[in-house]
Amino acid sequence: MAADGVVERARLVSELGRVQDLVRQLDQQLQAPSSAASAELCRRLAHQIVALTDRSIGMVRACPDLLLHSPPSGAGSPLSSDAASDHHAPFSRPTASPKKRKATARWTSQQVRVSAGAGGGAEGPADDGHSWRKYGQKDILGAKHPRAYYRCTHRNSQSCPATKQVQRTDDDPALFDVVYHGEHTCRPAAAAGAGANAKRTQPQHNPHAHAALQGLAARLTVATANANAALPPMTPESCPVRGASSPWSLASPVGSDSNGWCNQGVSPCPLPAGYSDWASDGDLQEVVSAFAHLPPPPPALDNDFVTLDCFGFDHSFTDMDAAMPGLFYP
DNA sequence: CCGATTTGACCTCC
DNA sequence: GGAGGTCAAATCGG
Repeated sequence: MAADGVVERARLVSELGRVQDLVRQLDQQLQAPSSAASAELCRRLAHQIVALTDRSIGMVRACPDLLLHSPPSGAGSPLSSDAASDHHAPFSRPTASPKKRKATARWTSQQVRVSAGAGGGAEGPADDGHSWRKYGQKDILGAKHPRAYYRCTHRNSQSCPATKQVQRTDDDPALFDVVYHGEHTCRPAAAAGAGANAKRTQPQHNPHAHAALQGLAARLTVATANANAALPPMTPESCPVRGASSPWSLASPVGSDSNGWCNQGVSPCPLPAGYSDWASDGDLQEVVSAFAHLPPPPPALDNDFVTLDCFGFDHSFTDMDAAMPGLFYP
């Protein structure tokens, strides 16, 4: 599936972003008054730059399609099969032309690709922690499957503006492209309480995993529909989580400050260009719920390792901050 | 009975 | 006019 290529491309961009930041660091050091310490730092920076560029080159050599605009061997879904019309969309709308209303929508919208629910997923993607009410369904031109329209159950009672669109992908019926519009203003407690009749379940298969994943999700990045992101959203399908020895090896940073560095979380990482910030909670919970059944992380893994490893960061780099204090904490 | 779903019609935008 | 998005009446189900 193209997800591997998608992930690889995201990693490549991430690598290049780090190279760029290292070069900036190096440039700053070169402009500063020279000293033995700064010379050593410059040498280390140069070494890291070389190592990172080598690895980036290796990634491109291993997968030349990474340099193509569109993902290699398109996913074939309505959101990807037409992606040639929008090379910047990780998975674009099925329309060749930009969508009308939502293109001018004042709401934020975010796209995620989620796997089907644990029950086989014939009816829809995994529960995202919110209760939704279906209000429409529409056959979409060029798509095999209709698009379903949902709004928050508490739209009337709490004037919650959140809506979402769910469409099964063409290539993999177990995958759904979910587009969220607006943010939930309904209170979670009310949502849980009033949801006695609502079709929703709280993803608590593994409380530890879920809690940890909430934190993970807060740092994951997703391509927003209005961000012209060149990178795909990190999703359960596109992430190598299922093939990895540990699902915790794939955090992607977010919560960046204006410099593109994490200002929260356990380990600062440069934010890959093209990613933008998450909205809070509910927008991520499709991804979170998809992960929630996974086992808790090995206790031996420390969080710095986890976050760095998500970018395929060399483990030997974990001592970088000690070697170069200030490098990751400008 | 109440809330959710279905589905055809209508609205809006290009 | 065509396509996506929304409305609302009819229907279903607990």
